[in-house]
Amino acid sequence: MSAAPASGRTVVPLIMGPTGAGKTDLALRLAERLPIEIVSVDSAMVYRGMNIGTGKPPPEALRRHPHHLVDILDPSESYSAGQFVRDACQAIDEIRGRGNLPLLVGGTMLYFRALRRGLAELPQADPQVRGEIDAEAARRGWSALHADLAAIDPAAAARIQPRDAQRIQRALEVYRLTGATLTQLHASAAGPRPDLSFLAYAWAPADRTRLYAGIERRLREMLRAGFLDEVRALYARGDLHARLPAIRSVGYRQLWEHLTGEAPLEVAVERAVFATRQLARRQLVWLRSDSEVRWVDALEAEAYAHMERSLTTLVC
RNA sequence: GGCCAGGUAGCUCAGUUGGUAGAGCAGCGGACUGAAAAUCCGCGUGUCGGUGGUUCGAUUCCGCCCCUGGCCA
Repeated sequence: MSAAPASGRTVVPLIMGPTGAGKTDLALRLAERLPIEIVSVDSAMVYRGMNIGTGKPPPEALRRHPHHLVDILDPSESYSAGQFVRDACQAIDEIRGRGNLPLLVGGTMLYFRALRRGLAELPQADPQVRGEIDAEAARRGWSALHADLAAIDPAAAARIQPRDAQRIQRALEVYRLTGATLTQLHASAAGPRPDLSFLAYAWAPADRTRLYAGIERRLREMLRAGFLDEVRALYARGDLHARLPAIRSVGYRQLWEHLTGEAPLEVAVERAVFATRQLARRQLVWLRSDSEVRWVDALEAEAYAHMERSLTTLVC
C-alpha cells in the first residue's frame, strides 16, 4: 500500500549520506517501526566476504531485515551503475508487490544519480576491448589515446582530462563496441522511470569535524572487530588482486598493501583513515551539488524522529 | 658539562655559493553516464627556533641563547 500521490507515481524515499554518518543504523531503526524494505545503494556492500570493512549490518540484523543488493557478488566480479539500476528497479517492483515501501539507503552517489536521471543505453564493460586499450596505452601513452578520442569525439575529449585513463578508456571502448561516440549515445539517453518519483534526503552531520573524528574511531573499531583478518582471508584466496574494484575499496586497498609488504600496519591504517575522509568529502560534494536534496543533520536530536515522520506519510 | 647533527608549510623533508622559499603527504574546492569506496582537475605567506652582529640587503655568514636527538664524560 505504497503512496500514490496526485501525480500517480509511487514516491520512493532515498537516504544518501557520507560514510560514517550512521545511515545503516538509521535504516534499521526505521525498519523496526515501519513496513519498509531496505535497498542498499553501496558499491562495496554488494560483495560477499567484505563485511566489517564495508560497515555492513551484523548478520542478525541482516536476517531480521533482509537488505536488497547486499552480498550479491563475489569479490572477483565487477558491479556497475547500469547493473545497479536494473537490480534496484527490480527490487523496488518486488517490494511494492508485497505492499511494502522500498527505502534506498547508501553512499554511492553515482548509483543514485543513475537511478534518478536514467542512463544512456551503453554497452557493458568488455574485458577484451579494455585489455587492447590498456596495451595500446602502455605503448603510446594515455595522452596519445586522448588525442585519438579528440579526433572521433571532440566533445567527449574536451570534458575528459588527458590523464584520466579510466574515462578515456571507457569512451574509446564504447566507440569500438558500437561505432557511435559517447556524445551521440548520451544524447539518446533514456530518462528515469515514469512511474516512480524520488524523495531524496541527505543524512549527514552538519559538523564535518565530528564526522571526521568518527571516521577514525570507526576504523579503529573495525580493526578490533577483525577487519585485518577479513582482508587476510581475501588475500589468502590467491585469485584476487589489487586492481579489482572490490579490492580497491577504501580500507581494503590499504590493508591489502600492508599484506603485500608495501606498508607497515600503522602506515596502512593511517592511509585508510585519509582515504575514508577523502571519500566522505567527495560524497559531500555530490550532495552539495544536488539542488533537490533535503538535508537532515544526523547529529541533531530530532533527526531520527523527523525521518520517521516523513516516511510514515509515504507508507499509509 | 663537552663534542656532533638538527630546528624551514599541519606532517616528512628539499633549498637559497647572501636578493625573504618548494616538493610529497595531509587539508580544502570541484568534476563525475556500466570500475564510482573508482578516476581525474585545481588551490602553497610560512615570525625559514630566538636574539645581537657583519652587509645596501640575512632564512642563508659570524657570536650568544633556547629546544630536540646521538656520542663522550
